[in-house]
Amino acid sequence: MSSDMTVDGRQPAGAPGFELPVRLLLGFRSLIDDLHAELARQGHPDARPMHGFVFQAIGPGGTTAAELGRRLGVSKQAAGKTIDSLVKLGYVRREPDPRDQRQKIVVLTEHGIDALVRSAAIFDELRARWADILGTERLAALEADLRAVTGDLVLPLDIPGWFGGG
Amino acid sequence: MSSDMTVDGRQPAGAPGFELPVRLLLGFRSLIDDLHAELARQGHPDARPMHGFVFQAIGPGGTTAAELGRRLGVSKQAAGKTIDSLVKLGYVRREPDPRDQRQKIVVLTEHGIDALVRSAAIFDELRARWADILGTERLAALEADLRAVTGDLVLPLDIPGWFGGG
DNA sequence: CATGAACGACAACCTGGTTGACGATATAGA
DNA sequence: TCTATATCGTCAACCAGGTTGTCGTTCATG
Repeated sequence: MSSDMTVDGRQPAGAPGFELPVRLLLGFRSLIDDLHAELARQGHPDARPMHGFVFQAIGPGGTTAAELGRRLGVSKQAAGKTIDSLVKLGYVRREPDPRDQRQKIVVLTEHGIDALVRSAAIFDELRARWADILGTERLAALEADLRAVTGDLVLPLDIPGWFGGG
Repeated sequence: MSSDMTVDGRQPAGAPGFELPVRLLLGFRSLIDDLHAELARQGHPDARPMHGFVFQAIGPGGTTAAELGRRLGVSKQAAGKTIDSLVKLGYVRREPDPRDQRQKIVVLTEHGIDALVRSAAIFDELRARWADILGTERLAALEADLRAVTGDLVLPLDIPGWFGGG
């Protein structure tokens, strides 16, 4: 717990190790909170943090519930429930697939596309705000370093269960 | 969505804005996943990502349920439920407060303290692993930059509800 | 043409969050 | 001193999102 310990012969730790995850989560959270504050102002008060990831996973051509579940790392049933709620909010629509009558294709509505486009613009603006604080080069270094440590990991979307319970 | 756009006259964006939150979350998640993989090996297979934050919030002297809820940004009822599950897992214990019979003081058990101490050591080790990849200075810069953009924000623990639903 | 696999949906259940209500206790004021 | 007011912890009801298991339908394959 003390901040002046050394770690198996390497340099002094400098910062305690537990600060890193907290700052990463805090950074994520502040970006997402800012995004949704702005999104609410621009006609999307119902959007939730989850939705952006789901929209990305659906993609421009649409997908099926089972495929969406696979991309998000959750069960097809969970994906189905998420789709239900997005349908209720008017962000997506289920269309029958004429070539395979078992499956339905989930596509973004105009409202959903609008949210996606606005989100991209807002994220660019928020990134620019970070660039104003850190400088362009430091921000690029931060992104590069995060890429270096996270590699090509994919982001599972099972956050609630992952975080809390078994 | 294209990565060569410019943002209102500033430098070329370089990276699309939505990569930043994804990488931040990915970094957080990989640290926490590594922590819990190691924690499970060291006798704490039941520990969940949430618990570490709760342990920190309880602190060495213990707290009450209502105060814990305030620190974590959730209701006292939610804090009470979390305490219940922690008691069941043997991480904390409720003690009566002789000076105020309304409240009970929640304190870490030996098992809980063990988890906290081991977590701190593992986090230091994980940070050292990042330092091996990025270099000590780049890592320090990354931490400093995250501090600069997140400031003295406090981390609310209402993750499940925050992320997904109303 | 029969078999096996995949889709979407339904049901039951777990966790963790919320609000509202309640008895018990502490505290401040008339 | 007696009486409001506020806080603590708990209980109950509810919601969101996750899980597994099951099932009828439909496609694909041998």
